[in-house]
Amino acid sequence: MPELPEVETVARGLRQAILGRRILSVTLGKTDFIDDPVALEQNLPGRRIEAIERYGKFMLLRLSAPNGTNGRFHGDDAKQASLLVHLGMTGQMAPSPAEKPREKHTHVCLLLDDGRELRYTDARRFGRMAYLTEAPLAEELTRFGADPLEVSKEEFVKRIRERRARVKALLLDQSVLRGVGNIYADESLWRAKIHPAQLGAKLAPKQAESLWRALQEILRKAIVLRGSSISDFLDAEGEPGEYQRRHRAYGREGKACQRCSTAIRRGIVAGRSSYFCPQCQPAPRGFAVLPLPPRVARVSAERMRKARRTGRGGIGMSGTGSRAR
DNA sequence: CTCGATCCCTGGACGC
DNA sequence: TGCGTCCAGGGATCGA
Repeated sequence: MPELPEVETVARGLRQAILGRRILSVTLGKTDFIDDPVALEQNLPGRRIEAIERYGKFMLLRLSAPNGTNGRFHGDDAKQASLLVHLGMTGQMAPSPAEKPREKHTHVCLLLDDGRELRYTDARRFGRMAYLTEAPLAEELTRFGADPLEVSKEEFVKRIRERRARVKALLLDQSVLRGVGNIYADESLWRAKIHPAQLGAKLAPKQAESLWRALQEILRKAIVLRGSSISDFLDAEGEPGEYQRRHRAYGREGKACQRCSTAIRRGIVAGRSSYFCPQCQPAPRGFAVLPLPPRVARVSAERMRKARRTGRGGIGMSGTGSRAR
């Protein structure tokens, strides 16, 4: 599930692998995730990949003006342009020898001038791809908020505290911050000891500052570790990331909080599964915790027994009871 | 302004 | 073993 650190990892890999290559031709499979497939087919060939940037969860392949085909391009299509790529949930982008058989769900192949293909695969097709000239691209990018790695503490605190929405919804809102998704939202909230359902406006300034710091530290560390691979994220070299080993909240329902040993719980916030420590991250009144699924509950109870026997686990049993009811 | 619901899509997990 | 059902989730959109 590519969020900022995963997209940054892919962008860096692609920069190493395909910068400066010229696109010779385009082959498309399913196209329902492409803004204008015909524009893509007609306008990519003949352009050189001059830069690769990350913008939130998007990658931006900056392309030269087309060469070679005199008079075939008109207006803005004769100038520099960009390929906008969003990996959605399951998107992968990587170069491959052109003769290598294409993997299932490969929907875009860009033949490069060194005999390789830049391939985009995406089983669920929640991604997005668009050929955009300068003006439409600029227009597109205005919809997004601050980069979480660049936003100042003051700006971040202001953006969070001026809103009455739940803090997790704000972290996920790409017009507030660009690039944060479910994993890094939960991880930074755990680190800052803030419950995801807390309202932005109800955070004390110190809490918002703490969240800003946690978010930056976590994103930077995750980039160093090349992102989180939960089910199927692979970088531009086809390698998984390592950050999933550092997760403290996300996906850890029923497992011990690494600060206080209380079982991590799950609830729905902003329509998304949200993981938190009920002890370290006090919930606002009326928040419904989901009951532990039977299987998780069994394993969790066993872990608590073992912790007590071995004298570890501290206040381990608190938080295993359900408040949902 | 903020919320939840619904849709998109497929593979994997789970229950029987 | 196999089959059906549910869930995962980023984003758009719509109605309350």
